[in-house]
Amino acid sequence: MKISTKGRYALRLMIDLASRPKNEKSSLKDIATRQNISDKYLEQIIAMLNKAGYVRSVRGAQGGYYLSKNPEDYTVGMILRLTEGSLSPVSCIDDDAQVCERSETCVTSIVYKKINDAINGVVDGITLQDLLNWQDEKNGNYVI
Amino acid sequence: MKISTKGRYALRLMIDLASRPKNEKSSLKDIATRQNISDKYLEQIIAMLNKAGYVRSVRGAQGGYYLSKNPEDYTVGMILRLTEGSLSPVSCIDDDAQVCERSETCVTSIVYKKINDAINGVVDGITLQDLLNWQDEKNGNYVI
DNA sequence: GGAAACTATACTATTTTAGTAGGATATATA
DNA sequence: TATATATCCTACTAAAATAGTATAGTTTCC
Repeated sequence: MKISTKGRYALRLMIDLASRPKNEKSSLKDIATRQNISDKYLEQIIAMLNKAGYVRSVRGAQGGYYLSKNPEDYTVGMILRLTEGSLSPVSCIDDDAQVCERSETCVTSIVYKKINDAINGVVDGITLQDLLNWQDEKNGNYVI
Repeated sequence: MKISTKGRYALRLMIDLASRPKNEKSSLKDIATRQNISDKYLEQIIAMLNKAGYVRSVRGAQGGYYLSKNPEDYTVGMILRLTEGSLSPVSCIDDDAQVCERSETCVTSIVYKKINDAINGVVDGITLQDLLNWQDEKNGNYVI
């Protein structure tokens, strides 16, 4: 029942980029250094975010990555779901799940659906901008 | 971010026992047959429930297991937490977690705490009796 | 031209998951 | 008291997931 490093690093990566001035490029190496994460591993993670269009990349020297949209346009749910896959506690309640032969009588699925809704309710209600605001609060820069 | 078979089977096992007449013993073999789960694997799972005092066991011929308390005294959270361990999405927010060096500035932990609270809110609010009621509803035996 | 940076694919060690296997111990019943 | 039927206990294992490494290639700025 754990979120893997893939999702957790992706979230930190996106917060890192969101903390930068708009459209400023960050090289992967710099992000990896700031976040203290292996750059070769981050490479795989940012590739997913890039393919999904969440970040833009510029190749070559002085290249790097930047957010394609504003921080308020990304929810935590978008980022975790992209990198982790479905956040549902069991695969049988996913939309693309094959029909389970126990579905007629199964009541545990009701529990799992409630858990799923609760998780999605949280992660879809938090944007990168919220995280930036919390970061400011932690640093003592209180926002109104 | 998935609940493993251990927790899922434990839940089905407890529902199975709760569906039986009070204090009636069920042999592991019978439970395994009814639930269509490997009995040798269920053995390991029910051993945890037994050690925790959630079920009582009677050894020898005609022995078996039964619930030590009433269905309304077991929450889904108790059962899942016992068999799965902590349901938190990251280990760093657990009570027994060692202090993380990023905790000063980390804002993702706020997200994870909210997810954790949401999950616990669901699983601690559902008892085995609720599941029995839902089962009756599914079977067309509507309860008032 | 060369260095910096992204892209792509393959490989690997470790851990977790989902069981199996085999025997020891206890007890109801014949 | 013999025996069948249970629980109890420990060890083992195949497969998958996790968390990265490694290597080679492509693009572009200077």
